[in-house]
Amino acid sequence: MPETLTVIDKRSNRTRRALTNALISLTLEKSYDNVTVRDLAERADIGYATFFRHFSDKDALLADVLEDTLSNLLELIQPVMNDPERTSRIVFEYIGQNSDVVRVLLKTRNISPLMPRIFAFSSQAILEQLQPNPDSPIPPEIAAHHMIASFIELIEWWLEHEMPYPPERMGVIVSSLIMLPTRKIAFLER
Amino acid sequence: MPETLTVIDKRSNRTRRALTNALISLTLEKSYDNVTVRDLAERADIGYATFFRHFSDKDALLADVLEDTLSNLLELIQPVMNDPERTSRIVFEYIGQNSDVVRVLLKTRNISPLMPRIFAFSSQAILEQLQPNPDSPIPPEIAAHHMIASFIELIEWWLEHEMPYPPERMGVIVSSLIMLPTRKIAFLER
DNA sequence: AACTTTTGAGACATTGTGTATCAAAACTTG
DNA sequence: CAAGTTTTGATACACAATGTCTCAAAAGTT
Repeated sequence: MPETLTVIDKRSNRTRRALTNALISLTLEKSYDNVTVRDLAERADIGYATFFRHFSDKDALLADVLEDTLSNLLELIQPVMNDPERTSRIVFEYIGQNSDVVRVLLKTRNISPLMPRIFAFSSQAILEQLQPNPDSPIPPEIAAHHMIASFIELIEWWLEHEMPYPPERMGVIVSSLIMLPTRKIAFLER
Repeated sequence: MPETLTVIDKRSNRTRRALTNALISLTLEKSYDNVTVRDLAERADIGYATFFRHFSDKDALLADVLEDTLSNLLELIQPVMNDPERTSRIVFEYIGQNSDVVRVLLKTRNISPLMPRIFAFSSQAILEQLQPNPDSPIPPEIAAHHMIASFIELIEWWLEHEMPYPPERMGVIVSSLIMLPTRKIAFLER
């Protein structure tokens, strides 16, 4: 009795897994732009033409890899989204365990269409939960954008510096440096 | 009596100016990666081979354009660097007047090696001027990085939203949302 | 064991890069 | 303005990468 409804050929799985790993390792070794499909095929130990049987081009492979990671993370934080400090600690934990893919995500932030989606989604979540302060000099749109962008920049700093502090500490830093001050100046306390 | 020591051929100047404009307009129309040297030559109305008489490749042209802009801005803020609010207002004014180049700079932030230099330079300037608070939960390195990164993210937001607020207002926002809270939590008041 | 699907290998047209050449045009200098 | 210098456009070239196609062999499924 199979556990999945559509059983996929072992060979397909192997190829896709190998290509995922090849993309990540090659993108960390040199710039994403300089990674060619031939590089990927060689590193994944598959034929060149086989690549195109799975992905229309390099960007499609990238999108596939990143979306997969993102949706896993999203599932993880969905239940605790109303607790900012806990959320950011879980995010840092997840990133610590999947640092290579996240490095790729940040390295390709201008290429992949994922970042705008992350911003739109998170911004909406923030503006739904917090009440803007009409007397603040800071437009709520800017405040929300600032929270997300600064959070991401801190993640980038953390990865670039070989994760010198544990996830809990980073959670505290995000809270005290970004979330609390921004809430205080741009939103109403409840 | 010529005003410059090395007089440069009119034709060279014309070519370089045309290529600069071509790079900016094409990079704003599509992704930088998809701009080819052939595109640039056509848009600049020069021969294809002529491109390589001025720049070794596309990236060299980009670097030339961005470094030029950056050094102009640097000259402008150098005298007022010790006044954060005034500095950020001048930066926003300059960006407003040169928004196309800055858009290109931000669009290529992962490609061009300029961003790391901007961070290193600004970070050093901040850490020289402010006294870290040893009792703060925020490492000064992180605080300085946060100030610069958030500032840049705000510039990006401003440009992406067609500059909805004037430079003075953006100066106030940077101050109250980023600089003052970060100073308060991570550095000693003087 | 019979079948279906995926694979590797190779050929192919197309697009882009960067170099080289040479006569014509544009510029600088006296 | 005339002589000399430099830049330019056009074209050809070798090379590398993309994405498509084909076909027999290998690996997987039922």
